[in-house]
Amino acid sequence: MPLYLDIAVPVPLRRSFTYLPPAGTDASTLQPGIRIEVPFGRQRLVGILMATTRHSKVQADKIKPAGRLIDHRPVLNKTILRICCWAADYYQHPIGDVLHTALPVLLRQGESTAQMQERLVANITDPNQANLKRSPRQLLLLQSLIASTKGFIRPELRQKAFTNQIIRGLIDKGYAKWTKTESLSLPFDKTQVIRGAPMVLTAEQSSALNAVNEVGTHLLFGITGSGKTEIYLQAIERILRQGKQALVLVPEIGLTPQTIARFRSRFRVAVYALHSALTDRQRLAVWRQGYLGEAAVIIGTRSSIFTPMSSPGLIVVDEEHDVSFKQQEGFRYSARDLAVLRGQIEAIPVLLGSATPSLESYHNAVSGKYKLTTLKNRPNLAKTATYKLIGTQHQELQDGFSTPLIHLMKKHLDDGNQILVFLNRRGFSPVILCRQCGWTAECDRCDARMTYHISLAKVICHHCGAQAPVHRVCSKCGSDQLIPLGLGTQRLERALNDLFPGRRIIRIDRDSTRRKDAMEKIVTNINRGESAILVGTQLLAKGHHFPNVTLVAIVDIDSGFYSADYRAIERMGQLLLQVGGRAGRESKPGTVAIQTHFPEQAILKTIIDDGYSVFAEQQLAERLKYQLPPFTHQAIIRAEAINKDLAMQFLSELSQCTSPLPPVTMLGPIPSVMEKRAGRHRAQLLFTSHDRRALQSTLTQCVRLAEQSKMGRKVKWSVDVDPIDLF
DNA sequence: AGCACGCCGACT
DNA sequence: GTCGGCGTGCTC
Repeated sequence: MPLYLDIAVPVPLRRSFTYLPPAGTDASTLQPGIRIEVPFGRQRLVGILMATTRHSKVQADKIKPAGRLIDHRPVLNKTILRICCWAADYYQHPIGDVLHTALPVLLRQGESTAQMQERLVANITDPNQANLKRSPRQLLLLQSLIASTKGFIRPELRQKAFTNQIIRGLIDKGYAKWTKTESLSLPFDKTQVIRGAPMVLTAEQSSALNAVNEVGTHLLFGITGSGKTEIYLQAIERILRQGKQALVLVPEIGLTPQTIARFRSRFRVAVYALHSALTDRQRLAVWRQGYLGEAAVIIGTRSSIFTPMSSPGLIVVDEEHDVSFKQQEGFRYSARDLAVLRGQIEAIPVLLGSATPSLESYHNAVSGKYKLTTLKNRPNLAKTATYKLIGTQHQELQDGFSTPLIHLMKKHLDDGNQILVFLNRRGFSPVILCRQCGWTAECDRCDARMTYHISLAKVICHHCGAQAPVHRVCSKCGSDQLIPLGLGTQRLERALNDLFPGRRIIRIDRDSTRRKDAMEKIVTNINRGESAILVGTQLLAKGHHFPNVTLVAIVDIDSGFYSADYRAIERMGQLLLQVGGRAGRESKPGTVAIQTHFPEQAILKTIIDDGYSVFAEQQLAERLKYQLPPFTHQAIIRAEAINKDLAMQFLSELSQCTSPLPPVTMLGPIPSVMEKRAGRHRAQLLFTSHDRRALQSTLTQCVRLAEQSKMGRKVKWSVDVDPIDLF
């Protein structure tokens, strides 16, 4: 009976392909997860062996023999392969593309997993044969090379102070040469795990640490300042002592040099970070350290969940509520959810940590699916931030600032402290209006107004990036009565300059931190400590801690109440508590001042007075009442097209051909909330169900139709399972 | 996706 | 007469 290979190829097709083993293949080398070169149409691609089978439904004359086997050992181990297959199915995404995402770029391109190392070796065995009387340094190098037998790698040469010139000289004379050898690596040394002493834990922390050791998923729900990171560090330490590895996932914005430094200063063993500044080669190197077990700890963002570990011990997902764990395009996976799955497959603990857990995770913890560990206290009896609501209903605002807030800011500044002013909108003003004719600057490519950026004298569309110059007069009626309406961080910056002349004002948003390392420089500068006003967006609310800030002012919290998205309230609650945690230190407790038109609003009061758990319980009760996630499951099929009605037509066709399996309901198609964006007209079809299985089969049916649809070729469509926003 | 095949408009 | 536009079909 013939043996067939079931191979996934990197094409957007929701199936795998059948090949014959290349001639003369030993069946034992055909391990699932290895890469194989395959002919595919007119191309040659790097495929992944999924399985070997004895039967194939494909017509025998269509089946071609596969090409070269690239790997001896699978690049995708059983665990990662299982996660990928599960995810391809669950997220309705082509398997080839999923497997692609799971590998570093160079491995996708067929590079060897072996890391080659250049070594300088001697070309002759006797230094006396060399004519180097007039080159003493070259002679010394030659002697060292001969003595070393295996030669030296570049860092060793540098360390021994042999310059490139010396090396060149020796090579040119034919006495030495570069050779490429595979660099070998060994598992890290589990007897030498930490540097220095771990912090002494409180009783509460100790019991949390003991709890999270167990296999299973844990929600570590700890208020800001309760020492979650110390729990991670000590949980990791225990794992490392057993010779097992740890994977730490952090939000996109949280992977700062400080985070990495904190881990490196604790552990003596290899800590690797997968951050955006790495080259493809460096990424491959880190991947390889995980694969071979040389890395003890790997820290990275979303995509790091696919990094292999030869001896897995623990996965930590820090700030598990952060939306950056969900990929927002293409293969829309949730790294947090895949982490939970990975923990189950590898039978290791998964630690989801947050001061403001997502309602999904909180619900899973309360319902017993995850184990809940709570940290309610701050060690050192550090004080909690004090929250103050400032009602702005009957107030005259000065560029967004109420008189009580201005007084409060002045007081904190006069005490020599720093203050942080938070507004989640960059630019100067979100609207520019002609008072004469009512014209506003709008984006041609989006259904949105353009934001005025005063420093550039331009309006910029925050949805597609389009820019246009702003002139002194209205481009429609010629009037000079153009006025900026609404607030952005640039406007606050200017207002603060007027309100507090001579004070140092530092704006932190995507515009001011665009340059590489700009954020790091600003943060270091701020934490030197002189009195200053920091004004910024969401960027300020995440990742960084500012010990000298004693007042956080939230200029406008109300936008959270107006949003059409039911998750807006959840995010508002998270933001409110997260910003409170950014400020202050033991000796200088922080104050959070919140301006709102609704100071009597029950939700605000709950968050402030009763804390996140009460808020979360209430929100979950609402979600239950209205049958929203996590009490029901959602999936969206989105479509976009340049042609105005095409996206809607395509989804209509789909919805007409799809028969949702009970209890699945299908809503739409409806045009997206911002119908036009970046020149494309968008629409969506929403599926809701209590039953994941039924949702899954309905989606499979619908996706199959979409793939066969002729219109489907003209529109760009995608599937989003467990969407985190409905737009 | 990437590539070929095929059928219609403006060009050396 | 051809070059090339993108609609359509297929990839084991």
